[in-house]
Amino acid sequence: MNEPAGKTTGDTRSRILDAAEVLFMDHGFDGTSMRMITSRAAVNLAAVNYHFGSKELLIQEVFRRRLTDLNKARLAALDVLEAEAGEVPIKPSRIVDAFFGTALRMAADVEGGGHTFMCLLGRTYTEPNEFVRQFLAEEYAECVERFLAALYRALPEVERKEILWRFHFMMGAMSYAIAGTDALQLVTGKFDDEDPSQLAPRLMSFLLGGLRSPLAEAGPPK
Amino acid sequence: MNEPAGKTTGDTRSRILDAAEVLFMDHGFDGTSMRMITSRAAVNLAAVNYHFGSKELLIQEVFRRRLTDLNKARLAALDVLEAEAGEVPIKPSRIVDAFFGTALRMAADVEGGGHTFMCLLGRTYTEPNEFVRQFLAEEYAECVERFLAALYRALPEVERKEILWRFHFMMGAMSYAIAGTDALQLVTGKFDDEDPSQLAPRLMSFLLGGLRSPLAEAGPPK
DNA sequence: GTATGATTCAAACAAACGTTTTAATTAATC
DNA sequence: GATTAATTAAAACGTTTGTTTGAATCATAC
Repeated sequence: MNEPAGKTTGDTRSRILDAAEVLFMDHGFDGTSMRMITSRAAVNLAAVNYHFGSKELLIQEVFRRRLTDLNKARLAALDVLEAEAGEVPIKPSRIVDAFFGTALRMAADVEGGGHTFMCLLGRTYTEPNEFVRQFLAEEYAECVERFLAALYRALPEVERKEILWRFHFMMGAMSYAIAGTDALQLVTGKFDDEDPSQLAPRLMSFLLGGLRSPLAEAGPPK
Repeated sequence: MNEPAGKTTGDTRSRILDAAEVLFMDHGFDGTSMRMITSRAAVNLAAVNYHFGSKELLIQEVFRRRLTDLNKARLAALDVLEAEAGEVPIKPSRIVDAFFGTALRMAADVEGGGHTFMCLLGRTYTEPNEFVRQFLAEEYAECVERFLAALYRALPEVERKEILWRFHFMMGAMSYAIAGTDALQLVTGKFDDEDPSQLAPRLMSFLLGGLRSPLAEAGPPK
């Protein structure tokens, strides 16, 4: 009557989402037409408007689908850390890993589309589309709030403003490391073995080094 | 007969370039139409095709115009360092400053459009438009080559592969710091005083911390 | 002043865009 | 099996896209 799984019912929706995810990542929102999406998903042109309402709402759903899980995983990791720690402060490196490491593990999932999505997310950070931006801000609000609070507690001697800056820098290094298409052919080509699993430890080390670096102005390195 | 300066002759070209630069930064290449450009520049619609040939060639010229100067300035700074040093190795922090500091100083120039361009450049790194990508790679080739060589010499004990990775990470942190539209409203709003001059010292400190951070695998911190 | 080349202009081009419409088809309910 | 709702299909909608055209305007040189 119906096929075993994942090919018939409600399948149109996910086929569209999967196709859109890849195409948005490759060509951006404006560079991806409805016809590109529906033809890649092998569905009718009208299907997107039927299932999602509009192109903008489709974009929103592409992000929501994965971002909810990602930020849940991040918060769950933070919950574990805080439960384990009790009253003693948490090591900053653990907090950084809960936030950035979780994202990196998602980005390492090539088969399931996690990698594609993280690339898309990374390029969206620098694409100031007002519509997407506001959506991202709302979707991230709670998660960022809690992680910043955790970092504030973990680094009570560092000015909060400085922590904000460094969190910002870490976001950038991670986004670019994942999504940066290596426009300058820096990494690509210079060494061919492109094992995605090599990225995470290297990036984490870099992020922590940056986080721990002595502050620029006024404060001596101590 | 003719106005004092910069308003009449050959002005159409630069008016188009200036308008395109801002619009590309705000809306991306596909999100910016010829009509948006020409109307902002207050020139006729056909002017772009007349002066540049096509939209793609206009994009190319928008980059070429500033990138040539930027990379010249970087190489000049490196020349000075190498001349001063003679045979003794150059401090990595000086090399990093010659590359990233030069870019940051360009980004600090808001009036002259340097800031706009650096934002555009930053968002382009994560926009894998094949056309622009290849152009950027060629435009950057010599500069990246020489700076990497300088870093290799300055850090002879560090594997070259690791230096490549860290250069890549630094590119990301800088791009995002400048171009990142702060999609998560991390920095914006959390502290209102948004003085662009505050960015450079903070970022440089972060970059150097990341660069000096102990390597992830196999190697003990020493 | 007239001729020449460069530039600007308004208008139009075909192609592609997101969306809507109406009919055909499928799935589920009675 | 008939009825109803959900989904898919093909075709068309009006706009907007990048580009081209041919005449009008400008500056310059003879």
